Amino acid sequence: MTNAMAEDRRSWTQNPEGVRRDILAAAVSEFAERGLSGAKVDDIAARTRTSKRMIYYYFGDKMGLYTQALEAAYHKVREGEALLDLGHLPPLDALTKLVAFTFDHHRSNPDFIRMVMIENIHQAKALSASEKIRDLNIAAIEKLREICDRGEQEGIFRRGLDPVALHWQISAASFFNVSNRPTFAVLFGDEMFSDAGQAHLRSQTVEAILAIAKKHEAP
Amino acid sequence: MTNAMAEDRRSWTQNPEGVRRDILAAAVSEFAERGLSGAKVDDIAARTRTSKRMIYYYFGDKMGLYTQALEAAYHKVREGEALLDLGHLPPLDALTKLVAFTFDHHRSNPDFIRMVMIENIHQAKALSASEKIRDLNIAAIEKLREICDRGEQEGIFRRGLDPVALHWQISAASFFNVSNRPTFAVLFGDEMFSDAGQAHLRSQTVEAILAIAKKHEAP
DNA sequence: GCTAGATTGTACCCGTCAGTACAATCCGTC
DNA sequence: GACGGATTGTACTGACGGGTACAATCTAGC
Repeated sequence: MTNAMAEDRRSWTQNPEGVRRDILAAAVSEFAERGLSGAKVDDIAARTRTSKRMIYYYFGDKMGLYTQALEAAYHKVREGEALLDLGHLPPLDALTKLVAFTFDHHRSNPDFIRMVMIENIHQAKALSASEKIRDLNIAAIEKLREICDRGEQEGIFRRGLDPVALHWQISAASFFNVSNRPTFAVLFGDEMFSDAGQAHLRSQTVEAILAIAKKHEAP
Repeated sequence: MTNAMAEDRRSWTQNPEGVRRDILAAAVSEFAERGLSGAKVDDIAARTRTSKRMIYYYFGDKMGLYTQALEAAYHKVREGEALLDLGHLPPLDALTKLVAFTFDHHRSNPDFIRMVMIENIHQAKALSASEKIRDLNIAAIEKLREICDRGEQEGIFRRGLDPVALHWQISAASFFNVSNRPTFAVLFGDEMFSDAGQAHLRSQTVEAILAIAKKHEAP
């Protein structure tokens, strides 16, 4: 709504930034849905208010479009994550909230997940070329490191926790939950993906992560 | 070695089963490497001791080849898993061993992982069509269920453990570790994928799973 | 109101790639 | 040693799809 208004501020016939965004949005959907070689430039164009000609004008070639679509997808989710403020919570609550949030956030951004899957199929070639994205992710780790540090100082987290390894564990569950839903549902039924099933998996994941972070109870 | 001998049992020039296996192996590599539309039938043929003509003769079309390649990949890994005998171990040891094994097994079968990734990109369409594969997976769950039951009876596992949810958690870590290695390494460095890093992640995963399974210590 | 540069539409080119026609060859069996 | 079905090689086709040529139109600034 507000976006549409902002996009129309210039003229009706020429609006470069609006066109770029329009194309990028279409590209993310199409690439996420069909993969790099599965996506057709003509199909992306068809999802657009403009034409194939414009895609080549603004993005050079298919690879250029793909790279920018990937950046756009990353940018969107990391932006959403940045809104989460955990600094004021005690470490245990902060970690709990972070895990639950990540689980839900991934779940509500399937296009992003699929872009990352595709990027992994292609050995992260496009990602390597974009240092923009790396910065966004360093920030995510720093947030986690800060929680770990506070937890250690308060004596409730074990010493020497590795925030990267912890992030790996959180991502694994949250990512797999979306990325492998199709095959998992076919093989084991879709109960796990009902509301109740998801709630269970989320709390199970929170529990697993907390167990890694917490200091062992004395035997 | 033994395979090559068996394959040559018929004649040198005609050997249908050998040709089929040869094609399937090439197809798994190529599909795993490049995805469904990324893989080219001509390239698969080039990896083969025979010709493109034979692919169409034995498999009908590209989709038929893909489906059978997927089945072959599943068959190979589940076969490897079936060798693991846990019935004689106490539940805690059995679960520990199962998790560690799964972690390593996935890691040493990257082609399988990539086939599953690709299948997920395509909404598991080929997988749904093959009931062969479903059976293989039910067996995996049954093995886990048996461990859970014994653990509950002995009073060391919590009651009402869901083997499917547990399997989900084990798979998530083991799968993600391989599937997302490229992007994860680009974003966070590849220390996690060194021998030391992998050992750490494996034991961290074992710990997380055990924490889910074990009965809570009385407060 | 004209010029320069930025944007856009139409129509096309040309390589790639799934799939095939057709004929040849093999091999077990009689 | 000839028949018939199973297997294989060669050479092609036809559509699809990434990318472009060329000209038209827009917009800002003078």
